[in-house]
Amino acid sequence: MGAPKQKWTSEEEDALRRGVVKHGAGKWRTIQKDPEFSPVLSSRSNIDLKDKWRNLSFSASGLGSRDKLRNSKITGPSSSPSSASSHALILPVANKVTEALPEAEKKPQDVKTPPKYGAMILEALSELNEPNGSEIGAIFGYIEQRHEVQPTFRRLLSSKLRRLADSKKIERVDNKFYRLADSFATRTPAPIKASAPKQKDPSKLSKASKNLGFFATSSPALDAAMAAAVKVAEAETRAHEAHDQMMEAERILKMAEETESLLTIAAEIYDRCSRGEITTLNPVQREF
DNA sequence: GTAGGGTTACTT
DNA sequence: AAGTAACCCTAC
Repeated sequence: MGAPKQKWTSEEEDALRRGVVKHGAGKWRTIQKDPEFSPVLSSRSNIDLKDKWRNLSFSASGLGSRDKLRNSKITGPSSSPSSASSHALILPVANKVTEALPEAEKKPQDVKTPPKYGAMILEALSELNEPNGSEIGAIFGYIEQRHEVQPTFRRLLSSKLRRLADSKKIERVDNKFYRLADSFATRTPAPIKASAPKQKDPSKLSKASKNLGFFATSSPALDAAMAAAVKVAEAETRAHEAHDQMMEAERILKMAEETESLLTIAAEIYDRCSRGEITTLNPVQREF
C-alpha cells in the first residue's frame, strides 16, 4: 500500500559495501548504527542490509548472465582498508580480467540446461510421482541432480512453483507440497516426458565451454565443486534406487569437469601473479 | 541479531 | 514466461 517498493539507491548500496568492508559481512546491526553510514541507511533495517548483500552476492557470483551495470568502482587496490585481515567474504565485486585472450571462442552455445525450468519441474514431479505431493526440497534435489542449475535456482524454484500452480499446471498441497494436476498424470508415470532428458551428454564436456570463457568473477569452479560435494552427500542419503548408477557416473563426470576448471583457474592465477598483479580471491571458507 | 527459506512486486 | 529485487517469516 503505502510502500510500493523501496529500491536501493547508489548511495545506500555504496554505504553498505563500505560498511561490510569496515565491519565485515554479518555485522548488519553494527553497520546500520555506524554514524558513518547511519544517515544513509537510516531507512534500512539490519535485515534489509543482509538481504541486499545477499542479492549483491548472488548477482556477482558469476551468473551475472550479463554484466549489467555492476562494478563502477571497486577492486581498487588502493583502499585496502585496515587490513582487517579476518573473515573477508568480500565478494560482490566482480573484477574482470581485462586482458586479451588472443582469440577466445566466446560462443559456448549452451550444451545443457535448456532454460526450461517449468519443464524441469514438471519432469521432477512426474518422476517423483508422490501421491501426496513433493516438497520443494525434494523437487529441488531431483532437478539439481539431473540438470545444471544456478545457485539462484533454489530461490527461483519458489516463484516457479507458485507460477505453475497459478496456471493450474500443478497443484499445491498443504501449502508445502506440490504435485501434478490431475490433468497430467497421477497414474501414467510418464505421460508427457520424463524419459528424454535422462542423459547429460558426457560426450562433449572436455573443454570448459561453459563459463571459463574468461575467468569470470569469483570462482564458479570452486562453488561448483562444493556444490558437487554437497550434492553427492545428499544423493547418498536420498538413495533413489533407480538413479544410483546414473548418479555415480554423473558424479565422476562432474569431478572431472571441476578438476579441469580448477586447473584453468590455477593457471590464470599463476599468470596474474607472475605479472605482479595483486590477485585477491577469497571466495569461501568451507568445510567438508 | 543473524542466516536462510520463502513470497510478492516489478522488470525484461 | 523467466529473471531480479525487495520484503516477510522463522529457526538458530
